[in-house]
Amino acid sequence: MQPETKTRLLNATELLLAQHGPTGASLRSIAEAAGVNLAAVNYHFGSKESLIHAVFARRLGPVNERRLVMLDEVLAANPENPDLRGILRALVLPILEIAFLPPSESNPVQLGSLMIRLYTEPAKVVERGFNEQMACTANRFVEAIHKALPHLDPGTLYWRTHFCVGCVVHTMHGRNILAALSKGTVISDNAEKALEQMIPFLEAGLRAGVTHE
Amino acid sequence: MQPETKTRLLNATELLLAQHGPTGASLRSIAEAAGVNLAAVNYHFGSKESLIHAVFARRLGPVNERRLVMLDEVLAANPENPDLRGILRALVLPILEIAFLPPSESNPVQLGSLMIRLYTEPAKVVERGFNEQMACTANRFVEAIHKALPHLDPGTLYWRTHFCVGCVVHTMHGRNILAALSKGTVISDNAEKALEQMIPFLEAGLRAGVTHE
DNA sequence: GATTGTTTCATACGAACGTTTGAATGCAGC
DNA sequence: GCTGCATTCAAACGTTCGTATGAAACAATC
Repeated sequence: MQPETKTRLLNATELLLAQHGPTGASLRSIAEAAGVNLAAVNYHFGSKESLIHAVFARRLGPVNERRLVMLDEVLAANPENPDLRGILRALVLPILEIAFLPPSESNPVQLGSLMIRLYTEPAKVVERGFNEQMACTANRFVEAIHKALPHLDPGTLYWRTHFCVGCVVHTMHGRNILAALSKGTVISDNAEKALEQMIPFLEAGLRAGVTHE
Repeated sequence: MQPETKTRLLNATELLLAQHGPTGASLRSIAEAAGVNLAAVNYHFGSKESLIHAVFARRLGPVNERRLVMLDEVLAANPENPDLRGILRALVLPILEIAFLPPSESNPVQLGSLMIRLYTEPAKVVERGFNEQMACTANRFVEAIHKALPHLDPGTLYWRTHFCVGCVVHTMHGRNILAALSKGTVISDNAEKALEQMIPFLEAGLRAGVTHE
């Protein structure tokens, strides 16, 4: 008996999920990559769907916890007029850090490619797992941004928050789109570098004058 | 003989590709949705892979053509100092217009959900099809933005262009993330409305002071 | 109206899928 | 060393997958 069987399965699932998506990653390929028997999947997780949900819970849970801790710190420092850059940092840093974590034994895949992959997956399997993890976190950040930019009407507030999320999600893309765009001169493999570029962009976008009528 | 068989197959493929991804959408479900015989797929397209490539070519080709026409107009008006908003409009409008085109007979699916879906698909089938369609267009826009913002160092230029693309892609997302975020108060189903919100955000982000060292 | 070429159809192929089963294995406590 | 429980294993289940086949249906030419 090795208590690591579940862990090995989760690791392998992450990898193959990121590479082939939920329908393309077969339980056989996952079991083989994990070095465990095929039946172990259903023994430990019950079904393929539950296995995928477990992958979510393991990764997204800690990220959102950390986001909210950082957000609370920013809000506590100045409850009436919170620092916008701090809010954005809380939103972006935790996810980018795990997205750009170098692959390793316990972290076998560029998590960014998994996240973005599953973020856009229409299968209900994935959508449900994702929403469970994200719902309340998103609302907290919209609230906080609204406190920092109280003059924004709600519609514009939601749109711009939405754009911010888009930047983050897109930056986590597994295939290195930025490298392709820049013909290899810019590599997005570092959370701090990405953050340094992203925060001013997002802040300026959020603060843009409301020019449309 | 009905010349529409290929068209019906392409339409159905779009729909099911958007809903279930390239591995999840089976040829049987596609053929059934199209109301044609299963063997018609291999008769008209040769293979599932070729069918998917045909979907790309049909949709992405016209969008990128239109983008470049609009970009050329902006550049022609002021070659030395092109209008940044015009450039952004050329990048965003053509894709948002087809992304938010209401579903119809000839346009059976919210194309946005297909685009975003395939944009993040790691399968080589899709990656190749996508890159073929996008490569040169992307470079033209980076060049143009650089002309409008010549003070930006190339690294920052690429990063910020990358963020712009992220906003666009994310806004095309099929599942209505914005509606969920705003608890139904904001719906992103209209290209003009989205554009009106997006352009000021992107422009401000691109123009943000370069504060990182 | 027979011929030719194109397109549809029902059907079948082997492979791979998610899941299940029941026997083998390892390891506690006694 | 035997018992009881947790885990692993090889094998098989029925289903669905992408693809291939050969006959039927159709259209157009002469």
